[in-house]
Amino acid sequence: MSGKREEILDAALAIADERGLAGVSMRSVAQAVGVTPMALYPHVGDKAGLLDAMLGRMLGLVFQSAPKLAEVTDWRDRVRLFAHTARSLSQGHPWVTGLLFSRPAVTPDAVTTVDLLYQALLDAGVPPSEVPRLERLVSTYMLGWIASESGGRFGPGTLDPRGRRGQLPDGTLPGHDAVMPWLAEGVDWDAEFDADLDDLVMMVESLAAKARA
Amino acid sequence: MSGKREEILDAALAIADERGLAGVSMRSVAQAVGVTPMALYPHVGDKAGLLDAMLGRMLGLVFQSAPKLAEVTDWRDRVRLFAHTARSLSQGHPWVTGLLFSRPAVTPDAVTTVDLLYQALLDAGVPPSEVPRLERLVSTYMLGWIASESGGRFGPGTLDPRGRRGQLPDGTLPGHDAVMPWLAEGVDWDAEFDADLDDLVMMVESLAAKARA
DNA sequence: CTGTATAGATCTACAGTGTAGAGGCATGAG
DNA sequence: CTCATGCCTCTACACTGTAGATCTATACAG
Repeated sequence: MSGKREEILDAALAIADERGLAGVSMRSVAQAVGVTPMALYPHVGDKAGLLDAMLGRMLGLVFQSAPKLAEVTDWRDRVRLFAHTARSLSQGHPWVTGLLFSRPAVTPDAVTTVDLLYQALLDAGVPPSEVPRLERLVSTYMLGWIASESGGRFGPGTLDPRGRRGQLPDGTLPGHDAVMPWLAEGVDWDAEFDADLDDLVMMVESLAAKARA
Repeated sequence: MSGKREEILDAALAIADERGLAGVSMRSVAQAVGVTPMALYPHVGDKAGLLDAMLGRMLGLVFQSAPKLAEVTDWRDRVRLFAHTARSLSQGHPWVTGLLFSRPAVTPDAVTTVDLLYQALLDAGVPPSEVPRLERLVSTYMLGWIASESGGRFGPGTLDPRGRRGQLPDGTLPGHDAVMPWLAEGVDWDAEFDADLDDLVMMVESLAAKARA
């Protein structure tokens, strides 16, 4: 009955994947479906509605990995697997970045993924009163990372020390001077993401330990 | 000489503040300056260039608090003050959110603020090889928070437990069930931000301690 | 089979967008 | 006076989202 809606979303996702979010217009989507632009409105409501639905679809994809996630017994590995799933999904569909922070995630799928993190934190021994806040902390970091990575904040400009420092007189950036050798090295982003996750896991463990005492 | 450029940016920021990012068009900015749209191009290059310049201005404002920041001796308080400065700035100009993740921050001002965090982490005793990564971790969290807060991800829809759970059968959200009392309470976002910062500070301290051993 | 209701698609039109390209105009130099 | 230079304006184009009216094909009642 609403197969048409799915068809529209399929087309929109395909366009976003190959031409970016900017390529998603009512006209382009309509043409891909083989219909006039105005025919989309009864199905998705609005351009904003279309974008919301696209985001919902992506969150649904994360959610589909939930059964696999639930099987992982160690909460640390569960968090890590969840993070990697989300990251690799956003790498395949970089445009989600532009939608992630704009609307609260209220679809049933999104709630389910939040619940997975709740459970992981509870398994870790975090007191329930702290779980919602920590879930937001962890997921905010993950979203921030994902957005930075596919959005370009981690782009070359941020890294090249020569480019950054050339515009300022010497000695004004003592911090940069001190870490210069490691700035020049180049970054293994996969390793960095893992290291960050390890640190966050450690942080959660500390909080759980503190709560036990 | 490039006073015109500043005038244009002033106008663009004013429009963004009162009408949002969507209200910033070449035409609207030009009209505010009292000039035709095409006259902006020599000064800002592009619409993208205009937006970049606007983001640069905002980062410059954070930077202007650097002298004050440098005076704070305890690195923990320095990080906290920095975070609060950035947060309150974004609360006054919510539109920066839409720009934060899109382009690497390469303006001299941005580099200077990064350097402040480098120094704080070095003062904390973090090994220099880990400093760039940790700076990215901390600033990614901060950016994520800021973007979530002014972008609407922390909006009402995400919180109301009734709304979230009504769409799913009972028992499928064990995590939510466990933390329900605290979900229903409502969130003090100021306190949550502070608590998050405390946790991150603690994490940095742990890493520094581990490095010393 | 006919008449009609209904839901969906279509067509047209409007106000808005970024910006290419050509022309105008006032200033300062030779 | 002539010319060049730099900034500005004007026009035009292809595009955007979508309001409003119209058309059409299907389903059902008589």
